Amino acid sequence: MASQTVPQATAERLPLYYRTLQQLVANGKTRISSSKFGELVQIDSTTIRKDFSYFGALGRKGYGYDTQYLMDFLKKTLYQDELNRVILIGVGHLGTALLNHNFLKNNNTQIVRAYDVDPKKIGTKVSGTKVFAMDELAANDHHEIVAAILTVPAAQAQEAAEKALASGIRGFLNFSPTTLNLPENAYVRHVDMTVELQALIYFLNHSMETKNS
Amino acid sequence: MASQTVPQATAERLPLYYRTLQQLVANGKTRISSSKFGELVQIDSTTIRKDFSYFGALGRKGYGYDTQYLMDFLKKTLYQDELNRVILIGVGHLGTALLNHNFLKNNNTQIVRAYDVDPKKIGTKVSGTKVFAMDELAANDHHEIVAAILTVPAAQAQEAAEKALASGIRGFLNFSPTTLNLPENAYVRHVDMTVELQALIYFLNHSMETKNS
DNA sequence: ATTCATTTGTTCTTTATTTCACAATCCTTA
DNA sequence: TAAGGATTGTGAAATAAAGAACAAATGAAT
Ligand SMILES: NC(=O)c1ccc[n+]([C@@H]2O[C@H](COP(=O)([O-])OP(=O)(O)OC[C@H]3O[C@@H](n4cnc5c(N)ncnc54)[C@H](O)[C@@H]3O)[C@@H](O)[C@H]2O)c1
Ligand SMILES: NC(=O)c1ccc[n+]([C@@H]2O[C@H](COP(=O)([O-])OP(=O)(O)OC[C@H]3O[C@@H](n4cnc5c(N)ncnc54)[C@H](O)[C@@H]3O)[C@@H](O)[C@H]2O)c1
Repeated sequence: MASQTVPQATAERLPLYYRTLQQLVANGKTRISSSKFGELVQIDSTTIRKDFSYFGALGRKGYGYDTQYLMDFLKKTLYQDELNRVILIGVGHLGTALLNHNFLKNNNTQIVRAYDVDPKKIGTKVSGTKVFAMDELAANDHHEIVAAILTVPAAQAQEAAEKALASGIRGFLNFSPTTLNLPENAYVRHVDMTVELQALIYFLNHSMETKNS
Repeated sequence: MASQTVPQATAERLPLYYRTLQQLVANGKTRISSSKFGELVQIDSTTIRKDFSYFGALGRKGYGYDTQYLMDFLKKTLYQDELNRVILIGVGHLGTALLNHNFLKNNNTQIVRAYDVDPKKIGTKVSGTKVFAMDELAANDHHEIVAAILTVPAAQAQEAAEKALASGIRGFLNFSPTTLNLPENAYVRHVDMTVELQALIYFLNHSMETKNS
């Protein structure tokens, strides 16, 4: 199957391609060449053509790509043609911001439940999403939930992830600054803002050195 | 200089190494081997030794690495021995969460000012940080500011980045789901949660396929 | 002091990703 | 319908990153 031959680097670019195509279609563009598309996403046009080629011939020589067709193809490929249900654990500053955000609705992903340990938060609704106690997470059978968003303090992240895993969740988007230790069948993506900020500062300082020397 | 030979992939791992060493030192561990360290950060021990070797001989054969020494070394290498001042543009849900967060204090990085267009927010303080009007950003000389955190709506991100750039800021941590078009001397890191979530869903579905087939 | 176990630093190999270059193909227009 | 221009899809080459293997060096134990 395609899944075995699509490089990881390619797969990680697909969401960006998808979003950019959504914008093009919304703006009424019906066709685009790999070079124009490359300028938009700031990726070399060869890389884009090769990325698409892993899925077969999606374009037409001498013409380019049909935006609507390509968008629909990526929508299916990224499983965005069905609703993806996720939960959120840790309704603090960051968790509340995520609950208030609408990117989940725009992209066929929805936070269906939130969980916390704070009695003051349990039972309330944040932006329409109910907050439950952690016990209810452990008790539930979550086979229809694709992933858990972790926005708990670092010290509690491992414990929270294990509870979600025990309830049947295998996917994690971890915002805590800590490495999770989970079995092989779990899949974690780590959004680590401390790391990003430090990497930014490192590269800024080093690009200066390169220019001065 | 080292800056020209350190691979990008290595540089991006340094913040994770640094944070993990901080924890080890805090827990009283004085030494660690590359293999033990590798388990902690979930990276192959060879990769870790190779990463460190770009900076010279940081360990001792038959002994391992001195945690305090290595931590101090990375602290300097990552410019965490001096205060890094940043600004934040867009005091909305996400911006407020970031302002409330303390990761900036822990890591010698500080949001010194915030900017917004909303008259209701201008002049207020969020978690001790003053909110200014965008005009004041344009007027300022920001040579002592290393970076701007962008938490404005996607449609306003380019404009906000250009204003910051005009005031002398070259580094950007962009949380908006849009690609920024900036000159070469600017450096952008993109934290894109929509992309992360879609990539997570993609890999989850594909790891299932691999197992079933 | 000598032996032995440990662990680094590094060379060499393998794998992954990007980029080059161009024939094949399709659109467009006259 | 034929010619010319545009643009894809893809092998082959180049670059980057990760991993295996091991000699060299050190620490610890006796
Ligand atoms: N706020 C930010 O902007 C920001 C930025 C970067 C990283 N982070 C990380 O995101 C995480 C959350 O940050 P925050 O600022 O929202 O913190 P917060 O303290 O505001 O919120 C944490 C929430 O988790 C809940 N919680 C604590 N232990 C729990 C447990 N065992 N199970 C379930 N819920 C539990 C708390 O009741 C609280 O509601 C932290 O790991 C932080 O480092 C936050
Ligand atoms: N909230 C989240 O959890 C979340 C998650 C992922 C991505 N994002 C992205 O982060 C960005 C901010 O999200 P949010 O939920 O905080 O939105 P928000 O609407 O709550 O906040 C946006 C803020 O930016 C200000 N603003 C608008 N135009 C501006 C301009 N030209 N200059 C300066 N300030 C301006 C607004 O006044 C507002 O305070 C968006 O791009 C969003 O897609 C947010």
